[in-house]
Amino acid sequence: MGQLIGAHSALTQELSAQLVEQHGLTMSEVEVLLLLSRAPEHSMRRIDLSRDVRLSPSGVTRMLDRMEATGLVEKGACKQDARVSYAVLTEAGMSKLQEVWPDHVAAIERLLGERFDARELNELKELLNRVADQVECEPGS
Amino acid sequence: MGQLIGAHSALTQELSAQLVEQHGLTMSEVEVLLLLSRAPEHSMRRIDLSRDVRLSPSGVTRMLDRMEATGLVEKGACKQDARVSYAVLTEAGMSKLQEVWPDHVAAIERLLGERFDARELNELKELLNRVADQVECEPGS
DNA sequence: AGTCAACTGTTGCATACGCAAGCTTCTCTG
DNA sequence: CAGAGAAGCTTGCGTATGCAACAGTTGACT
Repeated sequence: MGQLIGAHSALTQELSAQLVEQHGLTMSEVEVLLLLSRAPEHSMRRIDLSRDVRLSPSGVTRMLDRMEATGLVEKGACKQDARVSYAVLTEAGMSKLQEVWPDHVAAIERLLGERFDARELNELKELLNRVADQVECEPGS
Repeated sequence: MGQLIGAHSALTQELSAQLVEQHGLTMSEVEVLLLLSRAPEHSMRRIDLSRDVRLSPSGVTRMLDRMEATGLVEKGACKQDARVSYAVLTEAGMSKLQEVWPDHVAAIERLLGERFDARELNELKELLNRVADQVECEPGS
């Protein structure tokens, strides 16, 4: 049964290393950029980000702190509910995503393409899609 | 493509939470117990553990420190090569593994059984096995 | 209106990990 | 056989993260 653990950590470690080395971003941060790019107004509530990237609320707070410091996102207020604050994608964040995303996809395809053919890839995708319903993976407008 | 990572990480977070809550062990620690239980003399070199559980050498040092503190493993010297030190499974460690492993396997099968039938499970295992092997054997880019 | 539970977000503390540097020991080469 | 370099391991430091506690806000129920 250990192959589950092994496959997960092997993939994420390899992809994360490349991402950090080439672009200075973690996978969670890229995921946030992608989610925001596809969201209306390029903005999401922090609590929703928390669910979608599977981080605790405090983890999201700190990740967005980092991303604000580098100018990738901004904070936005909510007029209807003073509790919530939005994460809003900046122009710089959008540019960064468009710079990073092709490399990231290429890395994934290189890793998986070395051992899987197209049919197996589709099988795998179909199986895993049932585990966690995820957004499609193209940056939004 | 992000669903590959997302699905795995959703599963492993769930499994890890159960493991920590019910038995006070991380998945890496369980993996170490399992590897040692299958190894000759119930012992392995730290460097080999490092590769098998995909942790850095320093990560292994600290994990084994924790496991020694709770009596699950012991340190062993190597007479032929004074550089290497072994991690050796104790009786307590063996007992712990026998206590933990059935629960862990049951949790995995429960989580996956909710979504897959037996045939799909075998497909998935086969595919994931190759992910782990492939990345592990990479010469380094 | 008043109260209280639920929700959103942040902060203090603890933890697990990686990387770079260092130490010791081994091995290989000239 | 001496020195260089590799191998195994540990340590110092930085970082990403979770949990628990907290504060502010909202809404629901009395």
